[in-house]
Amino acid sequence: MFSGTIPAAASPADGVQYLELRNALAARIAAGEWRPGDRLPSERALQVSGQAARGTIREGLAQLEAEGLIYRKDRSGWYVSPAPIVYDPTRWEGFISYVEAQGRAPATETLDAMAIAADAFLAGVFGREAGAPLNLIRRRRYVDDRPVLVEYIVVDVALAPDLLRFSFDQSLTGILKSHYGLAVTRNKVEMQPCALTGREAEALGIKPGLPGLNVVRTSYDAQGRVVEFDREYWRHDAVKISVEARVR
Amino acid sequence: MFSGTIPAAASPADGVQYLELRNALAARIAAGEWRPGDRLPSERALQVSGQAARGTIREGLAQLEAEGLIYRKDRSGWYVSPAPIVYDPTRWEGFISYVEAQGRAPATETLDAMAIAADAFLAGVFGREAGAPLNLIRRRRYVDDRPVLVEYIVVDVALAPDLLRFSFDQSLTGILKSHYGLAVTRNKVEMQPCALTGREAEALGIKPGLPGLNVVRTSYDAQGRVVEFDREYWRHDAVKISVEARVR
DNA sequence: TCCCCTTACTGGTCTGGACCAGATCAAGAC
DNA sequence: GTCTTGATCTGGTCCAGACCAGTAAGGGGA
Repeated sequence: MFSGTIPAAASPADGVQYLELRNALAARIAAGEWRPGDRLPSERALQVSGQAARGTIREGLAQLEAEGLIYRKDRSGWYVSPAPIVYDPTRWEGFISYVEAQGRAPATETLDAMAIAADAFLAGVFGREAGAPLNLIRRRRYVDDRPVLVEYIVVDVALAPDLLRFSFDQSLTGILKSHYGLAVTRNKVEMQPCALTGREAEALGIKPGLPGLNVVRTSYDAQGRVVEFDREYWRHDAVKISVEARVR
Repeated sequence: MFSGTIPAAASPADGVQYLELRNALAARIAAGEWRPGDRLPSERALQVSGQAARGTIREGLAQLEAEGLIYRKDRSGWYVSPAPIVYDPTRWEGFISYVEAQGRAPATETLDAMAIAADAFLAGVFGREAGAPLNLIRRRRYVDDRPVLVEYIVVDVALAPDLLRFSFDQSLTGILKSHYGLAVTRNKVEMQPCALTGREAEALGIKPGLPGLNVVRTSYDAQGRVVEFDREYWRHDAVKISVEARVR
């Protein structure tokens, strides 16, 4: 009646067609009929083999997508999701070493890097006046050639002058540490399921409205200064949160 | 071009009807036309005012649901979601004090409490042999009369003999501390978006397959013993994760 | 006043079509 | 060999219906 294993038990289906399709496909994926990255049969092919209307087929597929078992590539097909990256926000040593330690291939691409002026919100975050000069970097990060997140990083120009001369396709944490002597000693992280829309959906190449995970991290150094303010939008099926910490 | 505010910008809609409906409803919710807990107009009423097929209306509503702005009560209607509870897994003092501190009304209901034998997985968690006696407690927890999570708690009988004589409609942490001298000093927490199905969906009174958040927590005392193993299934729109911790 | 039963209403599921835009790939042109 | 072109396949969106099961509210009876 209670299993300790991580994935929840499949639903009973109760004669609901789309849940039966969901269970059938989930079973075939679990049996290894398709491997991570493989494409499922097309919706119309599933229609023929399953004897259901296409809308019903799509309901079942959307179900599996919400569970993170499969994902879609626009107008290309449905694919089996790779295993998620395990993410410990209290242990952040940087995306690259993190992903590599899990035997996956990370990559980073800088989309934008520019100077901005602090709005009211960012002024509050950095403890500066509105209009203070900041740097904004927008990056896209990949695991095994699949884009998994876009992030907006804001850094205080006063702590890292002339930051924009660097390339950000590598570790930003490394740049801040080696060139500016900025070391993170404390993180504040907030996470919330969200929908990926607009620019984020576009940057990840997904249909607007798909679920995602919004991670907002504020990093402080030993003097309590804000070293980095970072907002990340993850594909919801690409990440699993794991936290280990002492109780306070 | 970059706002620090927490919710992501709405999608541009691009002439897509269901996204336009989503934006229109989101704007009316943001404007306060409906308050948290209020019921939206019925799908058929929206159909008349919006001149679209019911399937299109439902697509737009499902969109808002995925974003956590609204939720559904089976065959009753669509309702505006209340603000989520902020949850810090490293700071867990117990659900009740936690929710009250945020000005909300918590409640707990025990669904089951029974003796079980450890399977292979649980034996590994507790560092005992398979078949070792454990206690399993299943509870449902509410915020402002709305069920927000179901949880399965496993406690080692060796650490807390005769635990089942207590009522669990109050703080379990308190019982373990005051009657057995068990204090949690370290937590390990894993979180992953999931779909709520079967028993979990039933216990929360929601449609099977809706998104949720699966939280698995292992609590240790100062001697490194497993005090509590806890698996929670949250409504995805009822919780927001916030972690604050030193970097290690 | 209270309870029960009827009834209208609500979302849940499903059908079987339609047209579109982008992805894909093979055949042909250079 | 490389590039272009076109046909085909894919999912994305939308329509207009249908029937079902559970909710909720109102009316009638005790």
